This record gives sequence, C-alpha cells and structure tokens, in this order.
Amino acid sequence: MSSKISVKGEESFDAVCEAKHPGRPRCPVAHQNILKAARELVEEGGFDCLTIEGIAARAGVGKTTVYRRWPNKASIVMDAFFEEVSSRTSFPDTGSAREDIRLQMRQFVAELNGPLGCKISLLLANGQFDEEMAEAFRARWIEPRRSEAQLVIKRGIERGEIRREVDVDVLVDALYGPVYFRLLGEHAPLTETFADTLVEIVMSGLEG
Amino acid sequence: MSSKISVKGEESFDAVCEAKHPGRPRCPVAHQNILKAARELVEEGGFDCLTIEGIAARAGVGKTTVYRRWPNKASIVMDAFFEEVSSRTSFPDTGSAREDIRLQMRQFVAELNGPLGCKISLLLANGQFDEEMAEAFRARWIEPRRSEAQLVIKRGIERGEIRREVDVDVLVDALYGPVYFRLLGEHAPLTETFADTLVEIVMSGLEG
Amino acid sequence: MSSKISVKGEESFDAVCEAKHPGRPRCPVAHQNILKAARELVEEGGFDCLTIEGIAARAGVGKTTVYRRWPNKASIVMDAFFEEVSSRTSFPDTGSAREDIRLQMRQFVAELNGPLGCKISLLLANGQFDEEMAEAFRARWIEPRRSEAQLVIKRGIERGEIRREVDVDVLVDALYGPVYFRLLGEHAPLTETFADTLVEIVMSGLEG
Amino acid sequence: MSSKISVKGEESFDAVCEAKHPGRPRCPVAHQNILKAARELVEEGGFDCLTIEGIAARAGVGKTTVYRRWPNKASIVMDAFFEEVSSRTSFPDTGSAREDIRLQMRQFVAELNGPLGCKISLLLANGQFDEEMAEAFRARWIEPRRSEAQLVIKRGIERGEIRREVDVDVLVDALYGPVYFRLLGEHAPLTETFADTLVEIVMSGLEG
DNA sequence: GTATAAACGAGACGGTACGTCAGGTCTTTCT
DNA sequence: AGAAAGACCTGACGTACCGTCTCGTTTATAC
Repeated sequence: MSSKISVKGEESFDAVCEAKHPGRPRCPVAHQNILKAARELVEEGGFDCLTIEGIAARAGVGKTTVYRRWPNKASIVMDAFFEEVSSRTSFPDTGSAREDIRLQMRQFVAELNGPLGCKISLLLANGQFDEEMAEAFRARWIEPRRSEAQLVIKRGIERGEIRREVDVDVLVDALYGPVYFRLLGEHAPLTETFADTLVEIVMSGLEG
Repeated sequence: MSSKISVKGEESFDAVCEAKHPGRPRCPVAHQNILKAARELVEEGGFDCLTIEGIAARAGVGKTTVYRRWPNKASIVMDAFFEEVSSRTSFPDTGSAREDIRLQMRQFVAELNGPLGCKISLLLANGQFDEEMAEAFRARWIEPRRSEAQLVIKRGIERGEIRREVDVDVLVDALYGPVYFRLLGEHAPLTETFADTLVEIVMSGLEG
Repeated sequence: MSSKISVKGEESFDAVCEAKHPGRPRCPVAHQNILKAARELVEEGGFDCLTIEGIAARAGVGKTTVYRRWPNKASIVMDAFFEEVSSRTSFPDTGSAREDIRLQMRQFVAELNGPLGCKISLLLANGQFDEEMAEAFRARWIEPRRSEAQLVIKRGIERGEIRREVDVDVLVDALYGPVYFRLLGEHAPLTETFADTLVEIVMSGLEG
Repeated sequence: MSSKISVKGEESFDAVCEAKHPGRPRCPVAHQNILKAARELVEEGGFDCLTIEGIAARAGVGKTTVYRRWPNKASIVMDAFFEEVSSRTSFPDTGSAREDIRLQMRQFVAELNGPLGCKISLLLANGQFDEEMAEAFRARWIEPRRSEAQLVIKRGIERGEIRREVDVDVLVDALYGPVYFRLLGEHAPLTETFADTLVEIVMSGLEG
C-alpha cells in the first residue's frame, strides 16, 4: 500500500496508475526504479549526491519521467524512504503502562540507531527547508508514532496507572523529544540505557 | 569578540587582522558587510536563497574575498548568527530549583518563538548535512545552554531539592529535547504553558 | 486536388482516404485542422514557433494523427501553404513577348509583396536545411513558374520577337533570380519599377 | 581585424579583450576554439548538428563561456564563417567592362561551387529566421560584393562602354540574383558556362 | 452479427538541447 | 600583497519538443 499523502500539484501515483485514464499508463517499474535509485544514491554519497539527473540516469529513465511523477527532490526522498517503513510500529501490552512505554522507547531508540536513524534525521532536517517535506514527514512518520504513544499512555490513565490530569501531548513530547534531540544534536549517545533512564525520569511522579 | 571555533584550513579573522602582516590589511568593513548580507539574505528568502555569489554581490565584495575569509557557506552562517547572540544566557536563582528551571525554560521558549527560532532550527537542520557546522553549533549554542541547565540542576541537587541519583545529562535532555522537537517538528505550538507543563511533568518525582 | 508529390514513406492522403479499406477511415476534418493550425502558428510566431506538439494541440488532435499523415514538419508546411496557391499562375498574351514577360514579372512581384512573400522566402530558406522540403518546393512552386515563363519566351522566339540562340533556361533565371534575391536578401525593395527595369535590362539586346 | 557588426546586447570581443579591465581577461584561445568547433561541426553534420552544447564540448569550453561571448547560435556562425573570407574579393581590370564583369561572375560562381557555397546558402537561408543574422550577412557578404560589381559597372559607364541610363542597382541584381537563385534553388547547375551565358544575356543591349 | 482492422485522443516513454545558475578556481588591474 | 572584478570549467537545474509507444475507444469493412 502506497502513500496517501498528496504532494504539491501532483496526483498520487496510485491514483494515476489505477484509474481509467486515457493515454498510456505510467510504467510501474519506472516508479520502483526511481525510488530504488534515490535510496542507493543517498546511501552511497550522502544527501547532496542526490540529483534528479543522477536518479534518472541510474533508474534508466528520462528526467521528464521523474518530473512527471514528483514535483521535487524532497518528495522523491519521502516516497523512497517510507515505502515500507511507515507501517511497522510497535504497540506492546505488558500490563504495566510504564513497562509498555519503556519497551516502545527502547524499540524506537533501537530503530534510530540502525540505518534508519540517519535517514530520519536527514528528513527531519530537510523539513526545515521545505514545508511540503515537513508536512509529509509529520504525517507519515511523526504522527503515527505520537499516536501509538498516546494510546499506550491513555490506556495507562484508564487503568489508573497514570494520573488523570497529565497532559498527554506534552508527555508524549517529553518522551520522544529528547530522543530526536540526541539523534540530531549528537551531543550524547542514543543508548538503551538512555531510553530507560529517560522513561524513569519522565514517568516518576506521574503515576497515580 | 569573535569565534574561537576553528574552521577548516583558515586562519581566524582576528589573527590575520591584528597581526603585523606585509601587504594590504583586510578590510574590516568587508567582514561586517558579508555577515550582514548573509543575515539579510536568509531573512528575506530562506536558507537556500543564500548563495556565496549573492552574499558577495550584496556585500559589494568579490567572491574571492569571501572565500579568503571563510571556507564554506556554513561557517559564514555560523559567524553571521552568533556574533552577538552567544553570550546572552540566563542563569536565574530564585532559591527554588524547579522555579529556576521553569524560568530558564520559559526564557528559552520565548527566545525560540522570536526571530531567533527559525535560525536555530535552520542551523540545527543544517548540521545534518555538514558535520563542521554541527560541531560549531554544538559548541556555540547547544553546549552553553546545557551547561547552564546542568549548573542549575546541580545546585538543586546540592541543596537537596533534587534527588542525588538523577542522571543530570538525561535530565537536561528531558527538559530541552521536547522544546527543540516542537521547534523542528511544528506538530504542536511552543507556548509558555508548554514550558511550564513540561517542567512539571519532568521534575515531579525527581524531588528529594 | 491534393498533392501529387510523394513524401517519404507515406501513402498520399487521398489514396488512403478514398480507398475501401477496412478500419476506420482517416478523419478528413483533422487533415484540414492540422494544416490550418500550422498556418496560424507560423503567422503568429514565425517559423520556429511551429512545433508538432503545438500543431496537434491547436488542431485538437493527437500527435500520432499528425505523424501518421506527414513524415515531418516540412511536409506539413508544404501542404499547408500550397493547398490553394499552387494552381493560380498567370499566362498573359498581349501579342508582345516583352510585354507578356513584363506582366508576368509584375504579377510575380506583386504576389511576393503580399502575404505570400514571406512564406515563399521561408520555404526557400527551409529547403536549405531539408532536401525533402527543397524538392517539394521546387516541384510545387519554382518549376510551375519557370514553365510558364519558358512558354512565354518560347512563344516569343517562335514569333521571331526573341533571338533564336537565347538559352531559355538561363533567361528564365535571369528574370526570376533577381526577384528571389531581393526577396531573400532584402537589400533593396521589390517594387513594380524594379520588375519593369529588370525586364528592360535583361530583354534589351535579346530581341531579334 | 575582426567584425564591426555589433551583435545583440554584447560588447565586441576585441573591445573586451584589449581594454584594461580588472578581472581575468577573456581567453583568446577559447574564442578561436569555439569558432573552429562551430566550423567543424557544420562541415561534419550540417547545420542542425550545430548545438551550443556540441560547440562548447568540442572547443573544450564551458557552455557559459560561449554564452558570455555570443548571444545566439547565429552570431557564432557568422563569426565562424567570415573570419577570413570577407576580405577576399575580386576586382579585375581587363580594359573591357563586359570582360571584367564576366571574370567577376566566373570567380563568384567558382567560389560558390567550392566549400563556401553551401555555407553561403545556409547563411542566406538562416537570415530568413533571424533578422540579426540577415543584417550581418548583408553587411559582411552581400554588400561588399554588390559594391565591387557597382564599381566595375560604373567604370564601364564612365568609359562609355555601358549606357549612361542603366540602373546600376538593378543591373547588379540582374547579374548576381540568378547565381544566388541557382545556388539556393538547385533547379539547375551553377557552371562557368552559366556565368558566361548570363553575362551575355544581361549585358547585351546595355552597351553604348 | 461478429470479427478484424485501422484510426482516434490521450498521454507516458527515453532522449537531446536549451538557457540559467551557482560552485569554487584562476588571473587580471587597482589600491 | 590584499581587494575587487570578472572569466574559467563544471555540473545540475527545470523546460520544451522530439519521435515512439501503449492505452481504451470508435468506426469502418469483411466474414
């Protein structure tokens, strides 16, 4: 299942692909090749080795084919990185809210320590230069994770494990914010211990 | 007072300027003009309207003059933004650690809501594409603020207001991280209330 | 009556149109629309505003429909400009050869001073870049006029008004060449007086 | 000595080259290389193998260097073809006007039968699509030859060999026009005999 | 009637060249 | 010898058309 996030002035690929249009249908192989090329180029030489011409060349595709489908480099990157990633989220249920949260945070930290980490930081950074990108990143990455966390927290509140008055939104950011901060700032390591300690610090005092 | 952070392959401006060199001394006005031009350009058209050519043109200076003084765009930006900003930090002392922290956080949030906010987020973002930049940003912006916070927290610990076992580094990130996260993510507003609530959530349970 | 000039690898429109083929017959309206579109585009923005895509778009026709009927831009232009023009030639008979020739030349000059003039010069010019075009232009425009002139001259020779030894081909070019030259070179105006003077200069001394 | 014909929005090369400017002077080798590349490309593959990118590549020069010096393809071609050609004109003096003219025409025809021929026809043709080009071509090629011919004719008139009343401008075109016409029209060959016959036809009857 | 055949419009395809912009370097003259 | 100017090569940008190629649809003749 592909993206639901629309990108600037461009019908979604699926919409174009599946609908009964007149005209030659867009080649679905090209779509995959372009995204694959984009991923490879970023992996090989960093974010600014990523040129449209380079992508097109490696994908064995004309530049126009790229431009026909994506309005800018950023949205290619979004699609390239979130093709499969988006869906896999974690929603543990150990019976203890704090434990659930700790597991979630641990997994999140582990994820960011892997190959995904640098991509996420790049995407978050890129969003500062391109509101479109930022929007897409929020919708496809940040929000899904915030929702999960909110669910776990709300479950904790209902069970009476977490105090009723707690502002859930702020709590979520108190948990996730520091992780993103270390990811971007690189002023301190993103360890499992950090996750644990962070949960301890934030959650202590919130329990009913 | 100028930068202490060394930048790639370039003698510091002051060193060159003050020493008794043979040859024409570097024009000190050019230096200021270049930084001013950089600031203006970013303000007017965002970060990617910032070209070396543009800076040189607006500063009424040759491109070579720019390249002679800074090795890359990033370091110009650093100097441009941290000329005066760096020093003004806040170090309140109300007698209550939590209150001191709240004041610090409020001031920090206020600062980021002003014109500085977008610059900081841009710099933090830019660091993801340029390690040099990231290093400078950490040293000139992030660390000074972490140090302040650490001092306040340590004072709180010594006074017995905060539990001895608390990991100060993690605590600092637990306080600052969420702020940076909202600054960058823009998924929720950066209000004074947010600062207060955040301090409440994080600090409750840590007090001795 | 349509073109008899064969064009590269393409059955004539009429042949296809009138024959009893299976399959949908070529739409005759499209044919006219395409030629009309071509004429309009050239008139509006000159010869290099003439793109196949533009023609197709303005004619409300798919590009394939254009390509199916003409092998290249040049032959569209040929058909577009010579649809009606070709046939109207002048063949005066005043009794005097020199007078007939003068009338012919006057009419020719008048024609080239009208809207046709620039088209002819464009077509002649275009022929330098496209042998196909040149061939068609020769056959459809140049030769018919040369033939007329030859007829008038030969009649003059038979009547004893023009000397027997005169090389008719060269004489025809001596009359028409200068007119085309002024049309293309624009170094001097194409007036009726020019036609008269030219005939005077060329014909004097040729009369028996 | 280089061109006096100014070209759209561009200072002449010499002016820029010889003046005492600050800044790096334009590389004179590049100038020659570009023109040479242009000549070669036209010779190899005709006029529409002539792309700016191709010229730049073959000249070992950046596209910008080309665009900095010439405003369009046409003016490159003009410079490329008229670097040396322009000056060599023929001005015979046999004592007989008709003989002088015949020699001039023979030489002209011979010239056009050589490698220059196709270039001239291309340039004349090109002028139909680009007024700038046409202007330059008139000034650099057509007019010099018309002047020569006029001189020879006027000398003939003064010597009493040619009738006083003859319109010199028309006579010149009567001589040259047919040659250009056969060059462009290719409906008949451009032979020495043609030149002779043409002179015979045109000049007979004009002699005093 | 039901194939079969061809033309239709639409529009995607891989390409080439366009003219522009910025990069970072190099080479002048001027101060 | 630094400053300012400006030319140098490189390489990517985003656009316009090229001529070809599917598509799904329409309109004929031929079985």
